[in-house]
Amino acid sequence: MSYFFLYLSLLYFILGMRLCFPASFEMGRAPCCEKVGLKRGRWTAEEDDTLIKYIKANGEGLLRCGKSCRLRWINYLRGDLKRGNMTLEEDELIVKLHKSFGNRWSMIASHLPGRTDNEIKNYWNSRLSRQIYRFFTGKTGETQSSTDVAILVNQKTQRVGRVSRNVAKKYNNDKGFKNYKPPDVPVTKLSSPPIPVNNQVDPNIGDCSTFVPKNVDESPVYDINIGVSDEFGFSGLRSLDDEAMDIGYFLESEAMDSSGVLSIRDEDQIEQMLAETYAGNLKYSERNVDEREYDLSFSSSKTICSGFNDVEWDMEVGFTGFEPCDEGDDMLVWLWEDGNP
DNA sequence: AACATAGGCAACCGCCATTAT
DNA sequence: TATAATGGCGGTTGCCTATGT
Repeated sequence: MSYFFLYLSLLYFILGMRLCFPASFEMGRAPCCEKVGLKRGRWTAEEDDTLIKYIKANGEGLLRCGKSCRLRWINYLRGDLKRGNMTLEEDELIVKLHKSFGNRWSMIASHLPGRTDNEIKNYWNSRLSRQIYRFFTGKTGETQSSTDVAILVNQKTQRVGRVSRNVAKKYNNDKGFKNYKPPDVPVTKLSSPPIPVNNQVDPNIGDCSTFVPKNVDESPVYDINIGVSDEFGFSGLRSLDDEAMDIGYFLESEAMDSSGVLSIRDEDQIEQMLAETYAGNLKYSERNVDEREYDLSFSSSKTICSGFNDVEWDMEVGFTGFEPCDEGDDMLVWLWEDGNP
C-alpha cells in the first residue's frame, strides 16, 4: 500500500471513528457532534471491541496526531472546498471584511463559501496586505475605495515593486492598518444623543416627545444595544454585555466620543464613554423575563472618514428598560435624522 | 548564470475555550 | 471544583518556486 493510501486509510479511519464514536476523541467540547445526533459519553464494551477489531484489521496507520489530520481535512481534503484563484468579488469581499473584522480569519472565511480561514489568511498575508501597502503608500494621497484595492490586487502585477513580509506586516494588524495615516480629511461631527435624565429624555431633542415610563418605582435599568449598518451590507444589534455577538467589530474600531466626534476607540473606551454620558441613569443587568420591555432609541446616519475609505455609518443606540407596565403601551422611538437637532 | 530575496502555501505552534470526568 | 483532553484559531515558520540584480 502506498504512503498516500496508507494516509487516507488512517484519515478515514479517524474520521469514521469520529462519526461512530465522537466522544472518544473529544473529551473536550463537541458541539458539532451534538448537532448531528452522534453518540457521546462513555465507551461501551461493544464499541471498544469494534475499535480493537478495526485497529487490528487496518493498523494504527500514520504517525499523525488527530490535530494534524483535522487540519489536513479542513484545509485540503474536504470536499466542498473551492480550488483556484480568488475572484475579483472574493478579493473585494476579503478587503471589506478585513476592514471590519480585522484578523478574524475564521469569521471572514464564514462569508466566503469554499474558502478556508487558513487560505484567506495566507492570501491576505502574502498578497493583499502587500498590495494594499503599495496602494496606500502611492503618490496620489487620495482616499481610495476598497473596490479599487480589489481591482488593483487582481491586476496580477505581483513582482512589481517588492514589499517584504516585515514591511507589509507593519501596516497589517488586528485593527486593520493601524499605522496607516489617513489623508487629512475633516471628520464629521455628530450631535449628541438624547440623554434620559430622571426617566425623561433631554428636552433639547427637537420636537421629540418626553418619555416618562409608567409604573416605575425605582430607577430603570438600561441595557445598551448598538446597531450599525454600513455600505458593506452588515447590520444588526449588539449589546455591550454580549461578547458573543458578531456585530461588535464595528465598535471596536469606530465610535463616537463624548463630544460627538467619531474617532478610533476600543470597546472599553466606548463602554466607559457611554457609562459617563449616562452616569446615574445606567446600570447593566440581565433581562428580567417577568417584566415588560420598553425601548428608547435614536439613530444617526453620517458619512465619515474611517481612515481606510469613506463609509456611511448608520448608528443606532437603543436603551432598553424593563418595567411592570400595562399591555399595549407604546414603544417610543426617536429617529435622529440628519441635522436634527 | 548565479545568487539573493520575495512570493506562495501548507503545516505547525501555542494559547484559550469548552466539556467530560 | 479541579483536572485533563480536545477543538478552534491566530500567529508563525519552513520549504519550494519565481523573480530581480
